[in-house]
Amino acid sequence: MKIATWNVNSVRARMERVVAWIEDKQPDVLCMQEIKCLDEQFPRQVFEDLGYRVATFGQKTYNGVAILAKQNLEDVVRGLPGETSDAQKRVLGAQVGDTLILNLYVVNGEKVGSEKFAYKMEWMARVAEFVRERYDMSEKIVLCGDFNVTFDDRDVYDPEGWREKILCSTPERTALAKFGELGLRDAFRHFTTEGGHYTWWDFRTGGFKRDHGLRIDHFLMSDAALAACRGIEIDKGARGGEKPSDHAPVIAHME
DNA sequence: ATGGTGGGTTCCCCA
Repeated sequence: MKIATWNVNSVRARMERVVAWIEDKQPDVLCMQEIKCLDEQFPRQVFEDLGYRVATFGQKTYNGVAILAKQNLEDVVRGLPGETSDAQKRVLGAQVGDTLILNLYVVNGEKVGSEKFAYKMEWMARVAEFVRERYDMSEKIVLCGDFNVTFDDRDVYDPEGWREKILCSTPERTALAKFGELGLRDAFRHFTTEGGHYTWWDFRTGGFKRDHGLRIDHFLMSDAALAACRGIEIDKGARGGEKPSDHAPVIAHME
C-alpha cells in the first residue's frame, strides 16, 4: 500500500499535474494540502472516476485539506476539537483499513516572533494535545502533511543562513519533537540519515534549480505503522516541469 | 534587510 502526501498549492490550478501523477504512481491514499477551494468547488468527480473515495475539508482561497483513498474512508474527522466554523481548515483525519491517518497543513508562521508565529506555536500545541487524547499509539497511526518545520539542520540547504529563521527555529523544532514524545517517529529518518533531501523549494528565490530546499513535508508514524513501512520516497521529479507545486509529493511505501 | 514567483482574489493577501 502506498500512502502519499502532497501540498498541491491549489488543487484546481494543479489538476493536470495531480491527475498525471496519480495515474503514474497509483497511490492507495493521497493526502493533499492547500487545496484552496470550498468543498463544493473540489473536483471530486475526476478523482472518483479514477477510483478514489474522497473526503475534503476546504475553505475559500486559503488552506484546505483532502484525502483520496482506494478503500473506504471511515471515521472522518474535520478540524480540531472546539473549533468554530470560521476556523482555518488544516486538519482532516480518517481511518483507511487498519491505519489511522491524520492529514495536516501546519500554519506557516511567516516570521519568528510575529503574530502568525504565535498562532503557529499555539496551533501545533493544540494538534499535539488532540493526538495525545484521541490516538492509541499501539495502533497504526500515520500523521502526514506539510508540517512547515524542519527537524534539524540536515533538512536545510543552508543551515547557517536559516539559523533560527521561520521553518527552522528552536521553538518550532521543539513543537515538532513533541510528536516524538507521543510515540510518533519521523519515518524518513528511519531509513535515511544523511542530509540534503528536501520536499519544498521556494518559487521566489528560484530555489529548485540550485536545489535550495527544505524538508518540511513529513510522515510521522507510530511504531506499529513504522513496522509496516518499507521506505519513504520523495518524488523530486514532480517538482520540475510545467506549472509545478512548490512542494514535492512524498510517498510512504507500506506493506 | 529586501525581494524574488505563484495562486487566488481583489483593488492586495498568503506562502
